[in-house]
Amino acid sequence: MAEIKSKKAAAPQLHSKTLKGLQSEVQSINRVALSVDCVIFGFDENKLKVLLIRSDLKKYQNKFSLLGDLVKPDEDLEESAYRILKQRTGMNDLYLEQVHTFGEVGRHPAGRVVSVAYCSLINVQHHKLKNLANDLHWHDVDSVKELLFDHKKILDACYKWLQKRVQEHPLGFSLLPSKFSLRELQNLYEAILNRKLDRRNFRKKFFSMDFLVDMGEEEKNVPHRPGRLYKFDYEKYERKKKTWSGIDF
Amino acid sequence: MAEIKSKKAAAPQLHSKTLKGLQSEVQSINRVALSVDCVIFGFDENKLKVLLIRSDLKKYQNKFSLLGDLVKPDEDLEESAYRILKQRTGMNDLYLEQVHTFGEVGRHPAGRVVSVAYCSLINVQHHKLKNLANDLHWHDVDSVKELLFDHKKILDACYKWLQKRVQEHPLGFSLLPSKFSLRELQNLYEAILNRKLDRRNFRKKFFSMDFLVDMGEEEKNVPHRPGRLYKFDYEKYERKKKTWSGIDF
DNA sequence: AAATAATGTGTTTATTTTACACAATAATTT
DNA sequence: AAATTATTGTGTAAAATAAACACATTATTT
Repeated sequence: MAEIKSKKAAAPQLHSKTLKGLQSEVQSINRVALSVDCVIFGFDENKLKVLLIRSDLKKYQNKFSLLGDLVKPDEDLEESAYRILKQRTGMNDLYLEQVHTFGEVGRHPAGRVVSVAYCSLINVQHHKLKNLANDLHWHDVDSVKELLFDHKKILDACYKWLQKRVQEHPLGFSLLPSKFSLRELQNLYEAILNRKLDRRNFRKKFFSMDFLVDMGEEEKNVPHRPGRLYKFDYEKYERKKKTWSGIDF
Repeated sequence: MAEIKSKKAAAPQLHSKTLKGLQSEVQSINRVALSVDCVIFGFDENKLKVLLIRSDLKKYQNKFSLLGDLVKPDEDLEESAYRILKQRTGMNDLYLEQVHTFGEVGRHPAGRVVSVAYCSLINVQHHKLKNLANDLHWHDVDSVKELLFDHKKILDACYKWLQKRVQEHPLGFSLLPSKFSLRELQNLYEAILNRKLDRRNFRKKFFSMDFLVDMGEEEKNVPHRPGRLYKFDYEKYERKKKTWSGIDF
């Protein structure tokens, strides 16, 4: 219960600015460069991959780097991320989500650059890379040791984010061909989570989720009994996801 | 398997910039104002509260707003958030975590302002508010209808984040006095999650976690049988949190 | 002294998770 | 064509976890 002060006591001063005043603050001083860095994951040869280029800065050409760019003044953050993805993959319907913003003062040698990290998942088979400039290539996530500036930190954050996220939402499917066998699906989860899963329990779990559709087809060109192919029913998932509470291995 | 191209085929052009070039890009064009907005949650009278002020912009003085400010050019993002917290609460050891960055082009009328949202949890009892200017007050989270600009969206995002986070990490304790009864703890969880929990199962769960220390004291001035007081053992939690996998109601 | 309002405590049941083995099948080798 | 190989497909039992649920106890207030 706040005691009522005597009339003499000064009311808390009301700080007040004009919009014009703020406009000049916003437009002159106190501005920073803002970039978006994309951590683009892929899955190939049963390994989780990340898409890297050599730094496009001469001085750092021996370092690998995430794909990123400065955000344009009239561009939403997500738009910026999609622009970067489109440039290199030609696709603009990719899975994309913001993960974290990195803004340490000294993180970039060109001055104050704050970077918003986005995570994207793409299907390595379906989407051949465009514009291979600057040595654009897939790298095994596990074998990435050092990156430009704080990009390793950004990658680590996104990798951890993915490991958690993939157990709460069915986003792994973005990394697979639209038709896949359960073995492929399990390999994917094992690669992301970095541990072995029990095959029978894995299958049971996914079937009980009831979002997999049997395509009535089988794998081809495998040197053993072929597995059935399934697709993920995104529509059914969208309808039911309200009552959905994760996969949880 | 990529086919090896004939020698005549142009190698992908290597885009290359100098650091100086980038420096001028970073320093002239392509800059945006960056702000930090803090969603500060409290817990009082068995309700989850959020700390709001009236907008300090004359034009919007009838709207409530989150606490925020522009990030200074030589200031880390977190530093900026702590500065804002310190200004209004006098404390600088508060729980603080980054949640999301909001950067839509049209979100701020003074121009392009990208805002990094931080979530903070404070104990309403221990930390009396400083500097009540601009009608600084606690508001029931549930009753907040409209806020300045996109601040309602930011609040909603942080509230959802908190609901999830509190089931994975023991951060609710930051909202309580250092000594609390299990009833208070349960009220807190019920307020955050917005549903009733079973009292016996709740107690069982927290005791089996084994991070609560019995203070050997009891509640005072309650019109009924007093409950025992506990504190949360942060040290023990820090030691054991590697093997910890959430609370999960 | 009686009424009130909340504390403190355990067990049973249902659900979920884990561990685990063998027959069937297509391709490849002999 | 028979044998070998590698992987698919399937079910059950045990263990762990979560959910449901009731009553005696204790300060305080009336």
